[in-house]
Amino acid sequence: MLQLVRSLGLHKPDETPCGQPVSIGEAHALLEIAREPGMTQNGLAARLHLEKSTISRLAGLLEGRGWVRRVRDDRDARFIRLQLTRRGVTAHANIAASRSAKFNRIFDAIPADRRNDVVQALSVLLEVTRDT
Amino acid sequence: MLQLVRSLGLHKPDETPCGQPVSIGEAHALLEIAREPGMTQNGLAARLHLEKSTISRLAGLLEGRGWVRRVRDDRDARFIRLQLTRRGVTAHANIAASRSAKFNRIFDAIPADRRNDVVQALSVLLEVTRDT
DNA sequence: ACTACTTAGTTGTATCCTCGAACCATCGTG
DNA sequence: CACGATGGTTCGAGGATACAACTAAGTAGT
Repeated sequence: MLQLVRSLGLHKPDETPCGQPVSIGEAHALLEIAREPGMTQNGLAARLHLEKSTISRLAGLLEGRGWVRRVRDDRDARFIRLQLTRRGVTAHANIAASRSAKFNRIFDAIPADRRNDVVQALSVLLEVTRDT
Repeated sequence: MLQLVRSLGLHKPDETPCGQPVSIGEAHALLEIAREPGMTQNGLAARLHLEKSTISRLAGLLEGRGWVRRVRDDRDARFIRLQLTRRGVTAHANIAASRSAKFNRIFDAIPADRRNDVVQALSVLLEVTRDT
């Protein structure tokens, strides 16, 4: 399992060789914001298992790239809601595409009769680890 | 898959809550040296997908902890062979134990009738990604 | 209302890990 | 013996993260 992680190259913050070089944290953030628009920074921190200070900086960075909009909540001005901008949406799409390209290469290397098993197993594993 | 990585908490360099706090790089290095004693630093760099400079420091760090011995090769004095010391072996054992404890918790959470599938799938996945 | 507690986010400081480039030592070859 | 290749080390820089101190905004108890 350790070896798997290493083989996948989760070391350097370049990770996805897409249009723009994106750190792993940014990619995950984009993914989560896309999945749940209007998410607060704290919520994102919880999802990513990161400190709120880290998220604050990360959000600022994404805002700086023009990928994310930070808007104060009307009801409760403490909250900052995160949304993808138009450019953010396309950026996320690009990243997702290059990611699936990468995984497709791996997937293709798996014997055809095992592919289903692997996918099933991973989703089981994900389910289990999600709430640990 | 991304989510899986995140769920496993591969973020902060504490990782394995064993006796001594060990960075993820150190843990992997220990694992590889244990697997193949007498490995050179360059060899380790290749295994871990890290720069030789990084390995140099890492090796120095492990040597500083008294876990690794660095010996010049007799035949070719350019090589430095890496070996675990006695303490290094026990340290590696501790880390491995805490790691499997962690994975056992995950494993236990997997429905019993799926466990075998998951293990099989992971080994297939590892095989495939190893040489990518 | 007033005060105290909680919550969301920001900023500052420190640490850790990594890379790239410049450098040294050693080996092999013509 | 000079030259290029190979293994390691050192130096400087950058990125990501945590923790702690701080501000701002809401909430609850009195």
